[in-house]
Amino acid sequence: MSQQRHGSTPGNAPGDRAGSVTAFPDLPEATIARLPEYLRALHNLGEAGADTVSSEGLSAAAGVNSAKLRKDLSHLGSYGTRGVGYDVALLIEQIEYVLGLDQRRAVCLVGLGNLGHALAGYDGFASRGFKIVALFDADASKVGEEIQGLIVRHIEDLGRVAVEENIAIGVIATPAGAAQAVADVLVDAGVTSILNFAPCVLSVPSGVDVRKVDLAIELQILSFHEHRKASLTALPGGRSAAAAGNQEAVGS
Amino acid sequence: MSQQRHGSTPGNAPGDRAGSVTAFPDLPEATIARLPEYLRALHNLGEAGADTVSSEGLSAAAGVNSAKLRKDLSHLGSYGTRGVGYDVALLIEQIEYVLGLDQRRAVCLVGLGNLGHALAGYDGFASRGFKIVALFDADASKVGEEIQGLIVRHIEDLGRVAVEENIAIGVIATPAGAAQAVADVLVDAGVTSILNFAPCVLSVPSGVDVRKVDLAIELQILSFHEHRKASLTALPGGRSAAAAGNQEAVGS
DNA sequence: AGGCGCTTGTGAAGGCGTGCACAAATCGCG
DNA sequence: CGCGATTTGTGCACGCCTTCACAAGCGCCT
Ligand SMILES: NC(=O)c1ccc[n+]([C@@H]2O[C@H](COP(=O)([O-])OP(=O)(O)OC[C@H]3O[C@@H](n4cnc5c(N)ncnc54)[C@H](O)[C@@H]3O)[C@@H](O)[C@H]2O)c1
Ligand SMILES: NC(=O)c1ccc[n+]([C@@H]2O[C@H](COP(=O)([O-])OP(=O)(O)OC[C@H]3O[C@@H](n4cnc5c(N)ncnc54)[C@H](O)[C@@H]3O)[C@@H](O)[C@H]2O)c1
Repeated sequence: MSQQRHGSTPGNAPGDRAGSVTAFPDLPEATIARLPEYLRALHNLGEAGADTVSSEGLSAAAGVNSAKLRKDLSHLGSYGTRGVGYDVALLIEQIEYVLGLDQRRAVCLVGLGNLGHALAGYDGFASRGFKIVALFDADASKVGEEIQGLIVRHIEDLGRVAVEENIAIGVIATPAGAAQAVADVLVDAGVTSILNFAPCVLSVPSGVDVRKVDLAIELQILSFHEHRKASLTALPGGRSAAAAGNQEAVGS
Repeated sequence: MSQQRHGSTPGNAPGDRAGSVTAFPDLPEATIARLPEYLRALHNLGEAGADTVSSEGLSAAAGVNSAKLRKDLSHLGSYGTRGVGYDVALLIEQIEYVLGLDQRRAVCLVGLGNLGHALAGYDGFASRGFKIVALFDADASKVGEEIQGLIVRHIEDLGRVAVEENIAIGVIATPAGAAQAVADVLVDAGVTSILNFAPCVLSVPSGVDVRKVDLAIELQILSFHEHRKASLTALPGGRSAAAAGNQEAVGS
């Protein structure tokens, strides 16, 4: 995704000191994508009463290899105790800090159709470090509607509201044809992270991150494997099963 | 334990590709994940009136590197013409065949709450090779409800209906606590591909593919980059931007 | 026919990520 | 106080993926 010169690392001790804007250890992208999964598993374990957990236990709960887990965690410093494991509460705190979840981030949602309504009503946002602070749509008949305590505003107000509410993340749930225009509006308003549900490629200036969730793509990938599995069963003397029926994360 | 139905249409290759289509080129997983994106871009180009497209043009439309695109296509025995490019219609046909989209796959949806309703009403399924043929829920007050022309059935009927309708793919949109139980039911019914929207790890036998879509994880990854960007701007003499703000697919 | 420009397909190199295997570190107990 | 059991942190090797760079192929124009 991005990259900037690695030449000389600006002496950032991964030490600790959460206090302020210390530079970041540059974590591998693959590791970052797994941290949220570890976090979720840790919350489950914590609620179940566990004080500490071994890499073996946590990796099982998160569905990954234990060596991978240890290496991931080692990237953000040593917070484990050999012979014992990891302190659940401390590790939660650390991962939340690295992910920037210690401050609740303001999110806005654009496009309140079918999917937008579901997202607006999703409580998984609030419980995982985010708060939907504004809803926008271009359809006059939708503007003014109240959803989950928020009033749908016209997209023309996005620029002003984004600044007022300090919105950092925008979620696009409009048809594909409108998505690029919406992205442009978001970028102009200073939003630097976008989650896009519309099936299209967005073009944004550098410095803005875009992640895309495309349901049809997920299904088509599954369809490929169905196709492949079907053709294997038709083969003579085929091995009965593909060895690796593994959990596959969408991320990678 | 599972398996095989799939009666109709033995191995009919589309178009003319002569020869045994039975054996599959084993495509790199990364390539498979990109094929749907190429397919979408190709459909757009086709509707825009293009007959052929160069790797440069298609890769731009799909948001990837052109060399990567060419290598991906070469893996499936590409049909480009040097000096000209790729025939749009032919390439669509080829990719759809590889992904197994030439046969419309039957999908069932379990859990008709907030998200389930949105998914049931999504027309992106039908237009991309899938058909929702059944809806299931455990809540008696939901059973019997009609959504988009389908009646919500009780999950106890899943086993029977799955066989009747030849369902290959199941979508889970229940709370996390119920997801594993639902997955077990799906597997017992012979479903070999699962798309899971619940934030939890599913355990399934080998031979069954699971893909997971977790909205909160996507947001948390964005949050990390926000955090990192914020700490960079605080650095002395910081360059204004990271160079390549690229599109990131969730799959990844 | 021949030359020229354009585009594909691919060899090769480098980077990244994964997983093994083990040394180092810590705890509990005798 | 020392020893064994346990678990972390990591060096290393391997394989996958990406990217560059270029020869080979194709069509068009002269
Ligand atoms: N419904 C689903 O389950 C689902 C699943 C996956 C992906 N998607 C994708 O999500 C997007 C939304 O799907 P949907 O089913 O909710 O569609 P929808 O048509 O129900 O809703 C789209 C909403 O966007 C609004 N809109 C249109 N142009 C706008 C603009 N320029 N600015 C602001 N708002 C605008 C419309 O007024 C409408 O309210 C689509 O791109 C779709 O492909 C939907
Ligand atoms: N709403 C969203 O936008 C959203 C976004 C991302 C992820 N999710 C996840 O998707 C899942 C569903 O979310 P939701 O908001 O629709 O929840 P919801 O509570 O509105 O709906 C859940 C539905 O599942 C049904 N259900 C419960 N147990 C069942 C069982 N054993 N068998 C069959 N059906 C059962 C319930 O009756 C209910 O209809 C959750 O795991 C949630 O975390 C939701």
